[in-house]
Amino acid sequence: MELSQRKRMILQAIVEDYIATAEPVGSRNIAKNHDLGLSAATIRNEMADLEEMGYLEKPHTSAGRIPSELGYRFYVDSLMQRYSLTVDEISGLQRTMDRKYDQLEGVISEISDVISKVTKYPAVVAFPKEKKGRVRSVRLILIEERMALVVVVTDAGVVKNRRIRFSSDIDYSAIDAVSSFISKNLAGLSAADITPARVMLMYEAMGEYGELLKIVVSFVLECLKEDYARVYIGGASNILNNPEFSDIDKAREFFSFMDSRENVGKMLSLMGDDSDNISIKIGSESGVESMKDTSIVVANYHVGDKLRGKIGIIGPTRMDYARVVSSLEMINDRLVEILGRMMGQE
Amino acid sequence: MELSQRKRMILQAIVEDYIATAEPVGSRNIAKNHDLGLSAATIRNEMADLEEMGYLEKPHTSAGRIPSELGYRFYVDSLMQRYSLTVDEISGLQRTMDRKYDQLEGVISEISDVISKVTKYPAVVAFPKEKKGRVRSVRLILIEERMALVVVVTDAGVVKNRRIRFSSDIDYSAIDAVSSFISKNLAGLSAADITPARVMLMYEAMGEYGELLKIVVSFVLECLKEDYARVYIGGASNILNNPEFSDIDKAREFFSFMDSRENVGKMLSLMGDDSDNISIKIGSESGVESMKDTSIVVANYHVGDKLRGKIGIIGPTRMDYARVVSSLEMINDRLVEILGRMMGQE
DNA sequence: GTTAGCACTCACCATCTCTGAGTGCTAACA
DNA sequence: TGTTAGCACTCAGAGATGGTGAGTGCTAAC
Repeated sequence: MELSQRKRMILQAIVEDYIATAEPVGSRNIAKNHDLGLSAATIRNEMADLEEMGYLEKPHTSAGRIPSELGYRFYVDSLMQRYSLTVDEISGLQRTMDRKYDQLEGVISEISDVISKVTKYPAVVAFPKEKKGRVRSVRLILIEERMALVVVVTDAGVVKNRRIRFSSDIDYSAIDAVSSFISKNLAGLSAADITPARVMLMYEAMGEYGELLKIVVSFVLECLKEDYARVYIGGASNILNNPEFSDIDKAREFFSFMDSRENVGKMLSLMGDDSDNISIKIGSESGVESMKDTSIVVANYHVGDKLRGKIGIIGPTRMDYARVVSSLEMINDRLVEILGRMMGQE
Repeated sequence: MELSQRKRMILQAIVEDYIATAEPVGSRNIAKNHDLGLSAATIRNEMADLEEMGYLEKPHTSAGRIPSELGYRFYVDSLMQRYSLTVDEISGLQRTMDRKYDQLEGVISEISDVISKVTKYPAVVAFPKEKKGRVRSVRLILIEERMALVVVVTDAGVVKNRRIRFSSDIDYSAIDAVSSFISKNLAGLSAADITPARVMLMYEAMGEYGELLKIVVSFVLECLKEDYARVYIGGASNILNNPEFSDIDKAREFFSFMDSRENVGKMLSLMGDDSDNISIKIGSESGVESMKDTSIVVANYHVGDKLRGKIGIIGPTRMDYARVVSSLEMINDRLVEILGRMMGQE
């Protein structure tokens, strides 16, 4: 059933008042504060309808109404006004983000602090995940006898390294030869391309350094396979500024969840990552039991086809969606810019 | 003034009861639960003395006594019994830590989860800091045109990498030459050794790749200088299991502090890092205003002279010190073992 | 269809009292 | 002289009580 224009206005007023005050909203207050040209009694009738239709609920008989999940959903989809950040907010943001980053890791981990500072909600950032990684380059660096460092650079620009040990003696020039042999043979390949047959061929060509090859290849495969997105969390304590978390049990539930980066990562991966749009999960929509009282707002960032990741915030369902969405969009744009520059795409 | 044997026993009983129950301890209870062969009245007299001496305090007239910071300090220094972990605890710990770690980063970040799981308190781990780093090896890896990866391996086994861009064209073999030239010239040097004069000499020898050299050298210097210890935090939500943090303001203070890794790092660096011993800061001893209601227990780990770092926990002043100390010792030993193996010192 | 009026509900707050754990002091005991 | 029993006193915390006010739903009039 369609909502009448009047019902929409009232619903919007209720959601916005509730977001602002965290207090159940009564008909009188709406009549007074928003001049809709309606009396409290009329609004009361409409509110009763809205409640029946599932958009509102009552904490108890003699309190005002609060939006239900459905109410928020409708608000977010159809009523929410675009919020424009103030000049101060924008310039503050620019200033914060306008520093020299030089490591991918650095940007990503600091961006979570930026987000939480701007939105006043806990922020989560997923480290970029490579779509379908291919090897760009593999290097071996001897660091002491029988111990080397393998550095793998992938398509997506992700760099990984690991220390390996092996049993055969090898000198500097030999390891360079091995290194470029491996690199040449693996360059451009995806995990699927590195078949046992191909490895076998390489193995035979390697002669005495076959053992070394095996270790390196298994590490490379691991790098390509890696799907686990690292997650950074910033400003988690911000959640405590919201009265819905002054109940210590609620707070504990939240922080326990956030303690596990794995949990958070899983939750993030449940959010759509298809589009340029911002996705919002309200309350139980996230499908995560212990987050049923929180909402999650996530933006996807990507640099060309290479990097892909998410930034977002977690807050109470009673969240300032309009403001959060605008802020996230803004930060996301800026982030993509920075990453793009870092990836050398000017 | 020396404490009589009897006062010591009573103080110990009070501290331990208070740690166990979080309730102020009354004379009657001590008389009943610990058979010291004394009546409640006698204990009362002694308690009055202990209070006068500063070891105990009263939340209010008709409550029992709780230990003051001085009381905890005396307990920790002189009364605390060694706690032996149970067989279950030990085997659980062994099992948790007995997995294949392969990146330094991985061990360090997971160890914080282990610590918090074992102790039930929030855990902090400082990523190893190099004492006085020297360059072991510098490598340049071309990843696309005019873009390379610099990998620096130091003495301490720390590996860092950064993407750099430069304006001159260079091919694979040339960059290898540049790479080994730089590496040879910097190997074994500390930050102090890399003087402008020396860099100038290298610069002249480099010819057209001088610009590249400058970028690389400045990154190397940064790697050597880096003093900032990364910090990992695990199980922060555990703090909420302690009744002293059911006050939301206390909780917020704690989490705000923990939100900033920098804060935590600074606090850790205030703890002594001289010895093999575990150091304990009780309440305001930490010198950090917002942590005045918490205690910090830290163990130093090191692998030879190379790696140096800290693991520890943060909890309420009413903390099970005995248990925490033993657990940390145990975990620390195990960690050193793992790191030692990883660093190839078998 | 809208609104004024009114009875009713109920969380919240302040106030009060009661209870019990704990203290300090005194006097008796070993 | 140190220890203990006894007792009056204190005070936080838990309930009980009642008043207040914001809010509702319903009815009747506009």
